Amino acid sequence: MDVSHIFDELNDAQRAAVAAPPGPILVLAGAGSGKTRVLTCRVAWLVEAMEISPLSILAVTFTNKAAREMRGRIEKMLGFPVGGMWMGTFHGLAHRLLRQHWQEAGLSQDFQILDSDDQLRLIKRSMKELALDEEYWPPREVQWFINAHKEEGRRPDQVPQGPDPQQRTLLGIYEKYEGLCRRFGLVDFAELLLRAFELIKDNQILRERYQKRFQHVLVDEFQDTNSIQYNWLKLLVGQSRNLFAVGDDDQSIYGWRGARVENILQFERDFPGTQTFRLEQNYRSTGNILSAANGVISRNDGRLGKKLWTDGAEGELVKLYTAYNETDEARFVIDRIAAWADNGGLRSEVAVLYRSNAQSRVFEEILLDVGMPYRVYGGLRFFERAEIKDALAYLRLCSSRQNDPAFERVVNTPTRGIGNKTLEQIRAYAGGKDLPMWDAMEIMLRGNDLSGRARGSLTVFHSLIEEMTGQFRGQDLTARIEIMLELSKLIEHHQKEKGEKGQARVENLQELISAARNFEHEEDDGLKPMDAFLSHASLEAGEGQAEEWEDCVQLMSLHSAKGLEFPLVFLTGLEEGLFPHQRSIKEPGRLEEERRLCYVGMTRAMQQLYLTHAEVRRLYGRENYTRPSRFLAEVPGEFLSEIRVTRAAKEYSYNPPAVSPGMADEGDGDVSVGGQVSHPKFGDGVVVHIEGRGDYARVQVNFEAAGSKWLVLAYANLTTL
DNA sequence: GGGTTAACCTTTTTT
DNA sequence: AGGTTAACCC
Repeated sequence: MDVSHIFDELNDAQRAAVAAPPGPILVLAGAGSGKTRVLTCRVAWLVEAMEISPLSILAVTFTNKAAREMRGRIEKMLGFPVGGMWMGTFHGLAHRLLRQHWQEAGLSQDFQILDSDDQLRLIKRSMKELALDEEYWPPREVQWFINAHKEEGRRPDQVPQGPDPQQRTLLGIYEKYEGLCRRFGLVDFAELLLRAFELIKDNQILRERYQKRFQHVLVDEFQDTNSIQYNWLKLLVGQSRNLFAVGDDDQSIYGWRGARVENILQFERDFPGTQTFRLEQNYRSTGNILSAANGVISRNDGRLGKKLWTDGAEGELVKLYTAYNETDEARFVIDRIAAWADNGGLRSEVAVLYRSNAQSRVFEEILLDVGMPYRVYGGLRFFERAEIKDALAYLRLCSSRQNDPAFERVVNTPTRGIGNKTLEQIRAYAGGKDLPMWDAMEIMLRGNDLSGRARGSLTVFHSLIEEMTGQFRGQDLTARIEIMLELSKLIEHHQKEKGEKGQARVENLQELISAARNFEHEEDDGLKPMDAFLSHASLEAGEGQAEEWEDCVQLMSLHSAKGLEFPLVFLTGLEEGLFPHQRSIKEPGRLEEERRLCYVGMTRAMQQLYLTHAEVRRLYGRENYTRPSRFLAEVPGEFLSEIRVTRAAKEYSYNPPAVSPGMADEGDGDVSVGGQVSHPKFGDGVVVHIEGRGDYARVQVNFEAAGSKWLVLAYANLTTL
């Protein structure tokens, strides 16, 4: 078969990787070096040139979105659908495996997936049953402890026991939590991976079966795999050793959640004879952007050593803007985007990147103000919204009565007079008898321990769920959701709420119906459509916003920007404590990860890159003086050009009008927001707010030494600088 | 049992 | 600041 079309748009290094003879292959692919293209072409090459059946291929990606895109590209390249090819995220694939082999995996057939929110609740409950104080044992840290061990493949009895009594308590919670998961038929995210791993490890028949089936395994974003994921891959690959891993150690930014860059180094040790390819030619960014990014990343130690180059144009210098505060920063950025659009650019070609999602707010406010369309990525996703989770919990409970988290979620939502006291009774009974709360409730309804009122309310709830389940019979997924919304009165409940929030919730619930209508599950995993939908809702949290068709500016965190590219990029908030983040500054390892994050951000830019920082930033309601990020100093000066905006221009366009002339006691200028002033006692500072006019005007000044003060202008004796 | 106020706590993210 | 959760009162 003629496979030349696969190679048409590849360079020599890419071509070598794509057509490498099967075996262990490691592709170190720098930012913008055509990583996805190599992966896609490799699959096409396997199918066309090697005549490998798509059924024998397993491909793992980092997100569901990436999986969908890659499948689309491969099908376009091949010209036929490859439905039989296993392709997805580690969690998605593990889930599929566990559904097909629930018995061998020791799970109940109707097991449901526990998201991190529900996981936290269940951990709290475990702690309650162990009578542990949440003050002393913060549930979030316990959650972290449990997940970290699971991600390293350790069950409670496999955690190395030290003499540390704290550790012993944590292990006790881990054990208790596992027991509850088992009792309720629940599997958390880390458990999906761990179970799937153990299934393949311990079950020789299945292991050999899948090793035989998956002749070729491909992994994207290999630098972001954790220990259990890598071990699972190694098991699946078996003796064939046909593992094709693509990654970039410089773009490892998920160490904080268990990802191990070391897997890249380990790869060559685990698979002697690995063919390693380096993709260092960058097709994305201009020379200056690339040099600037290289300058920053070169400060990291222990890199595999890779130097990106381009034969494209030098392009413009990277631009640096020092804003007065975060509002000024946003104004500046949006001004430039407007200019870009005025010159014929698309707004969707522009990305505003930040370290943490909270930073999007200021940008949003001003974008709204000037009426520029935008889209924010990240934040609360569709299936994570409270009202959606409530609705799904009804479905879950109908599908599996033993699901306690679902029970707790809906038993009194909307309120029907079942309070904490009654619930405590049920919990205590359930805990004692090792029963799900549903069963406990049924027994208690037959007994005499409940108050009349509680009994009445619980009976209502009980028949509601039974009625719902009954009406579900013979109905399709969409109809079931309509029945559930009708009987539960969830929509009515939110309609009664005041404000726009209630309206938004109602709309979201209605949106759930269309989500169900659009949901197609084609997998032959033997799942009923509703259970498939519930799993889908857990595994794929859904986009935060509906697809936007308008030409929008893209706002997102640096983490979500990975894998994307934009002609114009603004990397904002480059300040010590914000980026690098406060909590990463002390540890060298974490700091290096922040630097990689910076590198990822910079290398998203194709034509122009702006770096911005603010001198004053409001954080947690406090005004803070900032210091420029160390990463700014790490950009080699020759690739940087500083943008200076005159103070007059800044005030004209961005700041509220200055206090009327003559109000400042001394000095040659007016006191205005953003202006530098000096006070005889407090020293130098910057005016942050002005309230009122004339004699009664009050100003807030951030003094470099004395902090923030409110002063009455007439008495303050300020000198403008 | 339900609604209202006071303390609290802030990464990054997918699954 | 803002949002959530926990204590508190009706």
